Amino acid sequence: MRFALGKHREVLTATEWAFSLLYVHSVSESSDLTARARLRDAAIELFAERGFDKTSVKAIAEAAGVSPGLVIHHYGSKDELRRVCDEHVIAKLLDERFASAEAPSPNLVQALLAEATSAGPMFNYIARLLIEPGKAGDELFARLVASTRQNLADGRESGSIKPASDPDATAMLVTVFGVAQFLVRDRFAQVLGADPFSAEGAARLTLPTLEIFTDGLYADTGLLAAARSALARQHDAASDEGKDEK
Amino acid sequence: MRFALGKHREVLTATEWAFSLLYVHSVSESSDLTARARLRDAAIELFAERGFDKTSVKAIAEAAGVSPGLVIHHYGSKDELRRVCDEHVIAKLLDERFASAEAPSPNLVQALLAEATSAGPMFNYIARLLIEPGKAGDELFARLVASTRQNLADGRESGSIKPASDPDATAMLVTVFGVAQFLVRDRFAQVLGADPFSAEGAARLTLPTLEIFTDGLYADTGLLAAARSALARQHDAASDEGKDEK
DNA sequence: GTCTATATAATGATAGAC
DNA sequence: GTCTATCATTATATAGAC
Repeated sequence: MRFALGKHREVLTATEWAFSLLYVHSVSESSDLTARARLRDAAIELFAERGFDKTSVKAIAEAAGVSPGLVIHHYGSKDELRRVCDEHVIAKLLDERFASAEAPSPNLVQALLAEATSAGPMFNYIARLLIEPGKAGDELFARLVASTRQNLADGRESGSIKPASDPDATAMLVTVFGVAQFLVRDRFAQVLGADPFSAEGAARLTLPTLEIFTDGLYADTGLLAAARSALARQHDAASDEGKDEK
Repeated sequence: MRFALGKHREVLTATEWAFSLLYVHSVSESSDLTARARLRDAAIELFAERGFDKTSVKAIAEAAGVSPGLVIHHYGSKDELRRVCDEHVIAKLLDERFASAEAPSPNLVQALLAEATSAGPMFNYIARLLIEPGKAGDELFARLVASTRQNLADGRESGSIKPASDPDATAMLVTVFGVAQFLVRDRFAQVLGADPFSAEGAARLTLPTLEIFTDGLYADTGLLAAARSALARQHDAASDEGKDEK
């Protein structure tokens, strides 16, 4: 069963966000596809696992059960194959994710988790996309930030999200906090003792995440106050300079 | 002038944390060093910039002004050179960072920023260490989490940090939120319009970061309450099962 | 310590048969 | 569409002269 997050609930905890972000099913079954599609799926899996550089054309061909020459025959070059893979993954991610707008479930985390385990290699592919330089990653990141910005704005309207002095910067921070968890997924798992995207790992992270993003981390409110007044002084100084120039 | 963060102030905002984490100076001046040291510094700079795979031995030799053969003569293999570079960067980072324990300055962020701009390639090297698989990155990440855990514990004792239901998981989340900013530094800069580690970028991020970590993000406290009661139910169920088995 | 010359392996890509 | 055979390039690493 599909499960979609309502717009105003999409950015909740970083864990949930990571899930909703990666709400996408595993790479399509490869048995009865054309060789061209099988090659693409094999490449996605290998790129996600080892990275682009460490994946040879030969390895992709072997995984798809064809000869190395056929890879180039179909895609022209390894770089073009990558482009197609990026495009395919992003399309699958964004289309499936942003197309639906059903009502949020009461047991959000659990429902997402039940589905998330099957997404396997997609997680790592997206992570690589966001880390490595490239146009595809640039666009994906920008879209994720924009989506978060909108979700936060909706949340503020409905009263579930607090106001922010700089909504754009806040949206970017929240986005980065969300994606961060799967950028360092393996090390996260090592320290936590469980994959953050397993049921066990996410169960462990849900409460700490909610604590941070509901109550905050700092008991001392002086830092925030100091930053506010420092910023105000800075603005005053800037407008004074403006006067002098005029 | 050196600037060190007092223990109980080390983990403040993600921006500050990123700075304190990377409180390290740029790679040593290469002019009057031995060829061996020059090669290491050149490798660090190139690995940070392009990554290990995309950096050839030949390029390292050229940057250091020697022949490619000399690289292998000194280090035996490219992999061993990497090991030495990892070790050197981490030693420089941790020794300089954890050795000092001076009092915190009133203008924490500004002072850090003034120094941080010179750290240049180190930032990217650390980021790569944390993202790519490898023993060096494993250890670094574990040490950063341990340091954050301790800092948070100190902060709770002094009343500046709020209590947490699961301090270990909280420490890991805070660590990841901190490092996240320079894992996606370039894309961050692209969307923000300024490098997050420049004075301009950090000034823009300080207030939003403090808002999130002081007041929280969610106006609705129901999510946290729901997670707490869900967890409590789970625990009850688990202890019931335990009874049955006995 | 440093260089040049070279060995060897692997990679991406091409050409042409079927 | 698919394969085999091969090319050209690049990479790491070695060997031996200076």
